Amino acid sequence: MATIGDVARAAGVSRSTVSYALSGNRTISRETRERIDAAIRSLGFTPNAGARALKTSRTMVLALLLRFHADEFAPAMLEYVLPVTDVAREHGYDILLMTEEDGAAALNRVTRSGMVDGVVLLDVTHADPRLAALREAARPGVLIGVPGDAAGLDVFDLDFGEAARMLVDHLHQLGHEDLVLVTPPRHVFERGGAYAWRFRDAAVERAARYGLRVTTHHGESRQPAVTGTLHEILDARPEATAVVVHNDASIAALPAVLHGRGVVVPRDLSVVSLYSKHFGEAFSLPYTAIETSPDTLARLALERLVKRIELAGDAGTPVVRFVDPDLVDRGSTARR
Amino acid sequence: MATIGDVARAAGVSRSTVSYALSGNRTISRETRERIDAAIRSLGFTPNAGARALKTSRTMVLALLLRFHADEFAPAMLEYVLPVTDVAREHGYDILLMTEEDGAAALNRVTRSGMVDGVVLLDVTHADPRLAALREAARPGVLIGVPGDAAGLDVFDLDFGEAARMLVDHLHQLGHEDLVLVTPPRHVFERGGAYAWRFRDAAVERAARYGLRVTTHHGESRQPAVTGTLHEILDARPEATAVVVHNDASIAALPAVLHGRGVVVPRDLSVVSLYSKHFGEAFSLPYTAIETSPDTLARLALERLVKRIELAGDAGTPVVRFVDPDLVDRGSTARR
DNA sequence: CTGAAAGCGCTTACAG
DNA sequence: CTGAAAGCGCTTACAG
Repeated sequence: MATIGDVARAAGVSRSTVSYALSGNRTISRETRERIDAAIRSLGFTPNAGARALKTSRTMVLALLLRFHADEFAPAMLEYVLPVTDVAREHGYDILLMTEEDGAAALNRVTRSGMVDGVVLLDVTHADPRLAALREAARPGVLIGVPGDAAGLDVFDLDFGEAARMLVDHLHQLGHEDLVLVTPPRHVFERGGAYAWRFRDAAVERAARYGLRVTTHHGESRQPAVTGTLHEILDARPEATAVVVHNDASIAALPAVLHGRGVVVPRDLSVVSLYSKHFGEAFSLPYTAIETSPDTLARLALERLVKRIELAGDAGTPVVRFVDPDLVDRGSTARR
Repeated sequence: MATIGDVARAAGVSRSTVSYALSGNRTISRETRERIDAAIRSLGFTPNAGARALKTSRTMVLALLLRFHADEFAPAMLEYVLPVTDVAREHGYDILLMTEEDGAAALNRVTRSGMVDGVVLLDVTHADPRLAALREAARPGVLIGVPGDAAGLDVFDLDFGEAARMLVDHLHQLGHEDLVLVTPPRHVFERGGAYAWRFRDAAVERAARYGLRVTTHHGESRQPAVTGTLHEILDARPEATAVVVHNDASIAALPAVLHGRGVVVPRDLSVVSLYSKHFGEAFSLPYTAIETSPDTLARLALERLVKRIELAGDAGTPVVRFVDPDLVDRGSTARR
């Protein structure tokens, strides 16, 4: 592969002149620049990334750390991976995708070896084992998902509490007094997925304020348990007039389950949920829902991270930012 | 961050000795090795990736090139991304995820800058614009998906022709004589997604051999077109006794569509399809199907690529490998 | 069993 | 407006 020396020779200039032409950090005469550009094109020269990183301590690569659990319902994951990658490219960064079980070790490895300029942590949990590694790391990071202790870290997430309140308000205004709430699976709570209890607690609290009855159940993440559990949940509280579903696998299975029971929405039952736009489209979900935008979250987080990298410490105090929920009414609720 | 010099100083040895201790390319006395190990641990030393790459011309990073189309049905994509990443790690490689629109440019950039040791091309089309770049590149690559001209390239894919024949045989043995085939959307054919016509052509040919009637239609990739088109397809050929679905979005929507029409499977209609194991689980699909294994494909492709990298040209002649389809009978077909 | 030195391909002060 | 030189952090032949 062509080196800067090859370009310099072909253009009849020094290597430093080629470097300055590349960076634009020096005024270069028009003829010289043209000879250099021609040489670069004809040689197909692209600066060696390793050499550049060695010299500048910048790689223009960001690590994206995923936690991928075998028991997880996967389709929603790509919703974050794609926008993170796209926004990174907009800023000139590539994405190193890390899916290792031991996220803290992966973070240490990639950060200590200087492979990346920063890291994005997805699916952050309450006591996330990656955070200690991140705090010690010589590279900045940004979280999507809220940890128990966010001290010193930039955090972005949907406002799940507000989302729950909006949905409960919506049902309350329609006169519903007996709700069923399907939460994420038990293992999400146990693992410390704070979004799960932020949503649940806010929903329960809001319902209590209005004097509504709420029956709470864990959904499942894999079939056939998803469908079976939904039936049990519906059987357990036949008086309920509305169901709030905060679980991708359950909401995806709900149309078939309700169809099988002869339940017509919203005539017999009102349904509200929370899911991402693309997810809803992929599964053709017809429900009134908080429609999340992983794209927005990814963009906010990435831009914050890029700022931290480029301002090297002068990016100000850490930010915890909750994105406003957006309710889309699809007519799956009716007045009681 | 700690450098090899810091480790050498702390251990009281030369930098080269530390390097040899790291690589194991030299016998080191036990005491020396212990001092070095202690220094590495206490300093949290990890060799600088850029420096190492500069010296060795190896980065231990692989590029994974995705084509992500806005009109595509996304859930299946992650099925490849995750196993590719996992298998890469098993072999000591990290994955650089590239989703740029201009795949050839991305390939050139990453390959000429020496950022990666090899590339994995996903979703390869008949006249894939990335192939010219790959053939010129100074790095090996491997394809998942079959191009029109595979000369000089390692190619892996499911045997879609055989998959189609197996499904048609299955229906023929049950006495079906009037089939409907739902193919991938029109734009997949136009884009050159060879798997689409390899499946369709084989199905049509096999049916003709048995004297079966086949009516072929394009499925859609996004709602609400998916559902609407499925209804049209079923309306257009009420005499058909079986349907073969080769389209993720359509098969995911089919249960609801059939339910809505009061069609009971397999009593009124036999259904067979082709989809990946995880996809089928996510959508709770109850159909007899060729169950693809992106994991297997990813592993075969990755191991081939790693071999090419590590044997540097001595990996033998290029391979085109079609993986055998695997039919899982879920009882969605009945005798006619 | 260990060390001193060269060199990978860049960038950037220093000098003119 | 341009060039010669140092140095980033490694690995590995060369030498002992």
